[in-house]
Amino acid sequence: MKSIENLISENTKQAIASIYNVSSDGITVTIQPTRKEFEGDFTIVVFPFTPLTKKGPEQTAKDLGEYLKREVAEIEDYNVIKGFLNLVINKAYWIDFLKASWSNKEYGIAKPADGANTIMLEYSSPNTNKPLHLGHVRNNLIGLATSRILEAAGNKVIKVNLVNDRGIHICKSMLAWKKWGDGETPESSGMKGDHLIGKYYVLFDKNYKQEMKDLLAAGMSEEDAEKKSALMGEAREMLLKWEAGDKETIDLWKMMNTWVYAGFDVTYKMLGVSFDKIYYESQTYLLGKEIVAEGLEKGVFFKKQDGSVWIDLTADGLDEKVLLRSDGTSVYMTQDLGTAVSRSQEFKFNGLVYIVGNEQEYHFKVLFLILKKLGYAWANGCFHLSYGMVELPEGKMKSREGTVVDADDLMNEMIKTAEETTKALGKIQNFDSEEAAKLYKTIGLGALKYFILKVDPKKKMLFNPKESIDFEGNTGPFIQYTYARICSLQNKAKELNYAAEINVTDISKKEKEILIKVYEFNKIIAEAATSYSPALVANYVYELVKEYNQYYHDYPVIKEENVDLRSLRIAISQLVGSVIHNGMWLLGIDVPERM
RNA sequence: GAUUCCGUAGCUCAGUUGGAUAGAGCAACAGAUUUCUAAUCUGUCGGUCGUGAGUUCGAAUCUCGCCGGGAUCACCA
Repeated sequence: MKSIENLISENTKQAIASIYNVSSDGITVTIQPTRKEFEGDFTIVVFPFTPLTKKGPEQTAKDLGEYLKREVAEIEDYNVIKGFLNLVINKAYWIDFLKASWSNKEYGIAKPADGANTIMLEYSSPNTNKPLHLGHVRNNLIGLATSRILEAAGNKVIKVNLVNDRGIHICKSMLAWKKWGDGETPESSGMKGDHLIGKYYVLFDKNYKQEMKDLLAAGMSEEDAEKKSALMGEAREMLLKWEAGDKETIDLWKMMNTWVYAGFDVTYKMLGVSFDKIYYESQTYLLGKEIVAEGLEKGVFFKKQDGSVWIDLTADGLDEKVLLRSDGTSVYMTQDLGTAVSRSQEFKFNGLVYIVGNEQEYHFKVLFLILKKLGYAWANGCFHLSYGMVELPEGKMKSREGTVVDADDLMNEMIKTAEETTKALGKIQNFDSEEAAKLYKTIGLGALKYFILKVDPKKKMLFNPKESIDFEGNTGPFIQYTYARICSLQNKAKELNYAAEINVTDISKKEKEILIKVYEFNKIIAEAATSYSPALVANYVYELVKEYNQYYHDYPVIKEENVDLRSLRIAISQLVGSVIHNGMWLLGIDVPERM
């Protein structure tokens, strides 16, 4: 079937050319869904045409409406309100659409064709010195959802994770464990590995702060105190040993990493995220030096007297940026350059998307600019999906100050709340304990994931731990509930041998509204893919579900005695169910068949 | 100081390339269950879209100023 928007747009252009005898080249026809309070399905805004038509907006709209009604079979009627031309689409069009779609469980989900674009998506990228918190959760959920949306829009996606497993912060945890850990392990303590490491990171910070306080009290300046700090000195020493490959240090590092990764795996599994390839900074941090050499040769970079290497970006409205320290060691930018180039050699991709917080906008701006200046064509496909911070009522989360919402704790609390709510509603008489546990997880995580994903990624968002995440209204469980009701209808239809068939020639206004909404799904996926915004999908699914719940309330389905109407409604319900299922799948949210 | 993002109902958020009388949820209040799952549905209340100008047939949306808030600008990552 041809897209209805194209049909309207093309015929409107022809109408202008034919009625007013002017060229309609280059005209864009703005088509929007007709507002509920007016009659019609789609609306054309005619104001932009009046300079061409030399007539008033109302007369123009009338002329066009008359033409479209006469010439286009799908357009049944029209009406004009001010400069707005409201078009009524033939019900047969929507009935045909339903016939073609209702039994398609994959509705909306495209499969990548040969020659589809390949997009590499980097997300998650945790540090190995502490467990994941709510900010990481947002990152991971956006990553998961974006990867699925890009795939559903017909792209191939390579999901990668760049784990920050080296540097001074890991040494802090290692040092604290060595000093005060007394051989504690995840087994001996019963703690999840990442939480155990996090405990020592906090312990380091606590002792370091005490040490600083003492030094300051002894009359030292802050700057001197930082240099004199024995703890920090030991941590730096440990980093040097690590870089030198000292066996004892490396062994300790490896052992503690094993703990952290075991912990991360549990969290990732619970969230439902996965990766095609995991990069480790311990293996990439030396990359990039040859890129710097190359840039020096090309004259893109320059060397200062002390030997440090820079790029001057003042002409681009940015500053000078260091690329190699005077002692020849790498900085963050060096390794990101190296990593990007080595990825482009390993994989052939059209796009490279970094899902990283908006605090690093400047960094990526510079990174992409340098890659372009070095002449890498693929640099034009680089994009920083810059998402906003998750804030608490008192402001930003800070790991060291303990004002973080831990990912594991939060998920477990959500699941517990789901259990309590479900039990209070008395809904699960004939569930065995395994089914019940699965349901609590589905609902609890559904509430959390939807809560996060319905917000535009670019914007910062607020999470108030004191107010639990809702299960009613514009929420994950609301959508899941609607899906479960549809499944229940389908089961009943099956038991009674009721068919879903389309033998009608008429549908109600509500049914048409639902079908138009379903029809929009593909467009929403495409928009969500180009704008990297899972929130568009989330809000779309909510709107559809809201419509469907009104329908469910007002129209009997199984109870309907007229066979044709009953079959029609079963078919519509099934189609809506598929869209809910697929839409939520795009968000990485499971839907239950019963709840 | 420079760059940049944000400001929509009491709270949390939608609002497509500028389009009709700015929408949801939560909270508050009032209703709906002899009927397919009430985690639902219906209604009431709630707005100078931070503010002042400009652009035009038309501005929450574009431009400029101002007010308020955040982020970034290190031989940190």
